[in-house]
Amino acid sequence: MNVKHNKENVLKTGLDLFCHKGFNSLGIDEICKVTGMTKGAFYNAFKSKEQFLIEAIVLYAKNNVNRIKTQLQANKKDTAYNRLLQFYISMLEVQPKVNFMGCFINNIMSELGATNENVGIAATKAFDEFIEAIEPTVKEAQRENELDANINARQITELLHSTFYGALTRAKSSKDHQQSIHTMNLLFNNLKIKP
Amino acid sequence: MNVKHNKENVLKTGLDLFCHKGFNSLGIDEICKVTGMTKGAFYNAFKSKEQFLIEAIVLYAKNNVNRIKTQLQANKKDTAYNRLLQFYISMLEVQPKVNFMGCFINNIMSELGATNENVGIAATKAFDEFIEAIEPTVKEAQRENELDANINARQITELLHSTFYGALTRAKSSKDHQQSIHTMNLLFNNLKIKP
DNA sequence: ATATTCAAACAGAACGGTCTGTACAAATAA
DNA sequence: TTATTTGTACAGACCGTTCTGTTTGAATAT
Repeated sequence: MNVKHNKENVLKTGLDLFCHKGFNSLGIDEICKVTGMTKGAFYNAFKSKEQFLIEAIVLYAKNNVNRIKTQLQANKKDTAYNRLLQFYISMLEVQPKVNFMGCFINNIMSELGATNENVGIAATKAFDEFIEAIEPTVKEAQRENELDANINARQITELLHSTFYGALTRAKSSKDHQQSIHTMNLLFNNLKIKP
Repeated sequence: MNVKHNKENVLKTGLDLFCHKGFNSLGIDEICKVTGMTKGAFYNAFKSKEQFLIEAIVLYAKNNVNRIKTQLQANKKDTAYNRLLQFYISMLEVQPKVNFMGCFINNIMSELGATNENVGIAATKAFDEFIEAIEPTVKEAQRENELDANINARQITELLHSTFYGALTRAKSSKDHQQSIHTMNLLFNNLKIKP
């Protein structure tokens, strides 16, 4: 077996598996089988399955924050408001392609947040990072007079975040992202300052 | 042991346990221990753990729909808009008392929706019932001119629902319901027709 | 009223399978 | 050589489910 098993690669694969199967339904054996690792190598690299999950959460958070920042900073010719809306819509539009798996952090939070403190902490931190990555663009939209500058930017961001995650969960449940896209559009419409 | 083990009572207890521990973290042994049942009695009453969960979901949905209807129809002296807002706020306010467990349906959906079709169907049905229980009061608020009658009532209800569940998940994650209450207030403020 | 029958409810040990984590020897690197 | 990493087998716990035998209580027969 000539495959290099650096932690980053294994984590990437494990993260993908966790995304689709959750924590309890995914065994170490399967992770090893898919990555071509053996148990010895796995437990040499990771203290435990829990620790592996936590590192996967951190990796997911990092990737997601990067994606948020990249996507919100692309198309700068467009307004901040439009970039925000497009960002959320695109996250919903991708759902059919990923089997409506929703948000990994949300899923893990639901499965383990109540019983496993360390996992709960890692997941909460990830959530916070997402919100912080979005807030600057909300402020930008306020400066561009498309979102109400009298409302605290953080509050607006929290509202966008909550509605989006609710809509994402709804899409996951109903296996239909169109309704969720309508919901996000309706919210954005309502928040937009009428000229 | 003189306890009567009718299904309803066992389901009630099991539901409570599922709410706090999720599906995979709760074993049949624990259900039996808490209810004072034995395995024989359990498997005589229920086909499987999965079937037990599904019946618990149905029970939860029934209770919750009743609670929604009762709460939205109380205080009729208040406007429909205010009753809606108060309903959501009260659901968030109770979170500290239930250890920020969030919504049972949402949790189960996140844990099993992707891997277990039957559970997914039951959870989706529950979600739909909640929305249908709320929609009439949204229509009422439109008739009372506090919500925009030009927008489809179902769409507004979906928006309220999504934001609420997102906010609930956020409260669960951050162990802080105040931020979520702000979020719901902000949404309602924005939706209210300015006089 | 009393005895008999019988199906459903129940007890709880046992089973088969799965899981995480460990032991330890072999392989490799220093 | 000595230290580290890897491969594999396995320990030990756990879990959902099944199984066998027992209790129970109502229906039926005497």
